[in-house]
Amino acid sequence: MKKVKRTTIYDIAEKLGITASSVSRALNNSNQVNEKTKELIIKTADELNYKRNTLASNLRKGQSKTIGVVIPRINQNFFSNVIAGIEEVTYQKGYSLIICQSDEDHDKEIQCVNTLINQHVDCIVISVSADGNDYQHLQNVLDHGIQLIQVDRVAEELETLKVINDNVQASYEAVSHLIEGGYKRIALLEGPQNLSIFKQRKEGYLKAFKAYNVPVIEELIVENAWTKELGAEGTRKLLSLPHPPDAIFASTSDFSALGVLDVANAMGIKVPSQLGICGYANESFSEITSPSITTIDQFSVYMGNTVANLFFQEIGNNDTITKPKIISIKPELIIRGSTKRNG
Amino acid sequence: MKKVKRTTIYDIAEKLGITASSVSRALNNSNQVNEKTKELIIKTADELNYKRNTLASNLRKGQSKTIGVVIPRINQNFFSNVIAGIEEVTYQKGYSLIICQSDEDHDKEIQCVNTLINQHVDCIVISVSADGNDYQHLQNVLDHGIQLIQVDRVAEELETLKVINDNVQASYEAVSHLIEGGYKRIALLEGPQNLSIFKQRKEGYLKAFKAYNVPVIEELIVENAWTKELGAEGTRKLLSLPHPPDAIFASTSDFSALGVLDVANAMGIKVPSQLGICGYANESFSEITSPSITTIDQFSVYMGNTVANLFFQEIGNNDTITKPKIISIKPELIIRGSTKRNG
DNA sequence: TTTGAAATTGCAATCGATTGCGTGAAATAT
DNA sequence: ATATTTCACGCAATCGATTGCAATTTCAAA
Repeated sequence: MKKVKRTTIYDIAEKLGITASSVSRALNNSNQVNEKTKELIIKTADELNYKRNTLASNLRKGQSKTIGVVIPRINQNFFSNVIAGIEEVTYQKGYSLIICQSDEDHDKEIQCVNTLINQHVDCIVISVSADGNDYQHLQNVLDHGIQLIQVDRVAEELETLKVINDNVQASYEAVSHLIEGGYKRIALLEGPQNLSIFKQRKEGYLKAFKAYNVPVIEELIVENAWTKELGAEGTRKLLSLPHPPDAIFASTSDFSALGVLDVANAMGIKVPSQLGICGYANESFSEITSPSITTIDQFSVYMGNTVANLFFQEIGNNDTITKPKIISIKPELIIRGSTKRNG
Repeated sequence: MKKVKRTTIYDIAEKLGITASSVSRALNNSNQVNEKTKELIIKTADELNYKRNTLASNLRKGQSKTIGVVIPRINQNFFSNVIAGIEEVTYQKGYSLIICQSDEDHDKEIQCVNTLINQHVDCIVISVSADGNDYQHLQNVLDHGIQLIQVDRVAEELETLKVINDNVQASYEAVSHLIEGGYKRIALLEGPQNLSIFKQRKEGYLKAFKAYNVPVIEELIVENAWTKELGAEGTRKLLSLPHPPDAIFASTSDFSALGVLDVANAMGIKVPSQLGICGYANESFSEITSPSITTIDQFSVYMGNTVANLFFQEIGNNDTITKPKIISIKPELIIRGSTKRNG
């Protein structure tokens, strides 16, 4: 299994009594080689089971045709969809993907980024982890001349390409929907506010209140409730208030919303009549709970596509000044059983 | 953004008036360098924001510290869990992962594998796609001296390292459970039989019938029902038989089982009293349907861990003869509402 | 002070592919 | 038949890091 000598262009050259230059040119389909020699070279390459050494090629060319992706968790629906979306596009262009997960750990994120810089990737796509708000490592990416694209969870202060959701609008629509459905006391389960996405979702929540001229009730805003467990915990607290809410917007995720639903079911509170529930992210399970959960679809695969297309568009574009470009994708409110009062 | 000259060991060497050799040695923490020079070198490297060029390093060393993974779909729970499991282990060892998805397309799978060979990865981990049963490309991996580890969906005839589930046993237990629960006419939704995993699951199904001395009813076996839609379709057919089944084992996936459940609900057939349902894979949604679905947990993350550990164990092991090693992980039957007749 | 071993450092080749430049040969034009 | 392109291919440097071997320095023992 060890030390198998792989055939190189030199082996091919030697066999045919020519130079490696010609072999290289032939295999790159250069027109500086005679058609017949080219055919011959390609044929022998095939016979010898030649595989180009991408390392050598990339080293020489100073590019890697590789894109690095850093996301908090690979096995989380939203992120694996984004990756799939990126892959769809990059694969066709002959680019490879190197995937790293930061485990929501800022230090690991820094390490991942450094590894990718070492690998000389052509672009780094990142969705920042929830802890830490020091972005020196991202600045570093730019300093190394590597394209940086932030997706979904972005460090706003950094001027880079970004592909985001219009979180404010989505939240606004979700809460408006609740208000229009007649819910009066709408609680918010919010995520870590150092992540802009969660800040924006809160902003949308507040905006809806203002638009409908409804006063905000501070005690109905629960911090840091972004897992199923924390969502459940927050819900228990909310429902034991003297004036409990009649709807809960789990702005962090459907997992959180699922926690809400569980607690409601356990306490015998009827959804949606006594309690409306709205989640975020359109996880696959949200349509099969009972009742199914109203949520927001982020078009995650499409976001991935967009990221990849943005990259190819930018490298095609030889401007020295790359203007920071932000692509905002409008999410869609998906209304389901958990908020259909008069369904 | 373009053409940023990155600092190399030569830059560091020049600045300090020494050779690149020493710089390289220092940065690799060799003890062939004076402690003080080493410190100085490391300090300057840091100041100049030096990042090793992994391409050059790997080219020289003839290894890449990279593992390639080819799976049918990134955004499918089982696979993204396997990847996460692999990543957990490889990350610690300083290895990177290159991920490709074959989209269940045999040709794309071949291309993916070739790309990875070009990249000089140290190991390829693959779960073969559902179409095609020509495995020349995998043999090719071995011929190039690259470690090959097959996971879950394996080409049995190839003698490589394998990490699999004991599908026969799992199926056997699932069907036994149904039989013991008093179900008499147990249908099987089976997957493409060119994939050994599905063959094995069928085998376990048949084995249980034999063990309990129950005759197999051919008309209750439905081919190719491995998506939610196909599962639903198969179920409609089954339930419209003169003698419909009283239980369905969706051996392909929980998605398929979900299709069964949907149809049952739509037809007003009560689960589990009139119809028992058992799925496969323990997808996250399977515990939140109503009733929750009995299924089989494959310990997917752990399978990923196992794959990675197997790799490191094998490369540590300098035997020229690497014996094909197969690690079979015993899945666990998770009994839930959909089969609890007297619950 | 001399000698020998050990510790440092430098030299130069190497990994495999790419590419600018140059040269002879063939093809075309004059 | 000669001049001028064009074509095909070779030469050699290059990308950046590593490493065997040689050269030099250091230091201690004799």
